[in-house]
Amino acid sequence: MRLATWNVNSIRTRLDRVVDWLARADVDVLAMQETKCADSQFPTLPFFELGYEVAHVGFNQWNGVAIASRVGLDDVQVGFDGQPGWSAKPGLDPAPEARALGATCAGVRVWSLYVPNGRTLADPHYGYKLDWLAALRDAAAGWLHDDPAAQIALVGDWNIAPTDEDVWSPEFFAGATHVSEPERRAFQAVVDAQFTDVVRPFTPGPGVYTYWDYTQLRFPKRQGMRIDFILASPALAGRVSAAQIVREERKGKAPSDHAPVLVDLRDG
DNA sequence: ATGACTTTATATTAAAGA
Repeated sequence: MRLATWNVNSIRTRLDRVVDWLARADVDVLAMQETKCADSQFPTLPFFELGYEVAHVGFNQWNGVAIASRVGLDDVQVGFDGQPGWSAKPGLDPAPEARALGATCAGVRVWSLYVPNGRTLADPHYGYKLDWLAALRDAAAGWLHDDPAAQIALVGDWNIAPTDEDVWSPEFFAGATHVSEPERRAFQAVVDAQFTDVVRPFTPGPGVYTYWDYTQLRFPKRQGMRIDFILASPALAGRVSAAQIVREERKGKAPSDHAPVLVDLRDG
């Protein structure tokens, strides 16, 4: 089975590219982030015509996560228990955001995740990001506690570069989000809860990234960040036979600023 | 070994992205 994750940066703008790649890449399950649309706007039919079921959650033009699967799509859950909400203005009650979607695909519990950006270290969004990650860790630890043999994949755009090797220039990002110690600790806490980065062993650095800013010729200059991850529970990690970051998909006309990341799983 | 930001919406600027 081939499982992939991709921040598509608008599914409506990227539909042709995403569908073309799905058809070519033999992907069984694709988790998408930043679909940037409401549920009613999601283009389900092209996926259906290729043999994929789709689950999506999107409330407006921001965020939005989806899972497309041709090997079953069961027990769809919008958001994880304890997922914090966001108040756009001080004093407003926090509202849920479309940043997490779970579904079971051929026995694998897949979570499509779009971790909050954080904006700047001084922004309330940064505290929201850390809270969100802590709540995700707690929820995921609970799933494994309930069933240590569970096959769980936490996949998506984590908006964190776990080490200095995961950014093209640590100096450039000094004082910015994505590289701060609290963010890195929050990511490590998920890893410590037994969710392993199963892509890195197959895509060693340095200079290996999943995201390149649209500005400043970052992609041709190979100046990127590694912020998209597939983390696997022990039972799932044992099935991984290969992994790729599909850099080709960042090339050409109207690409997303992220590349797809995928793993191949042995029968289990 | 690639291409000089991109997306969305109460739109002609603002907000968000990272």
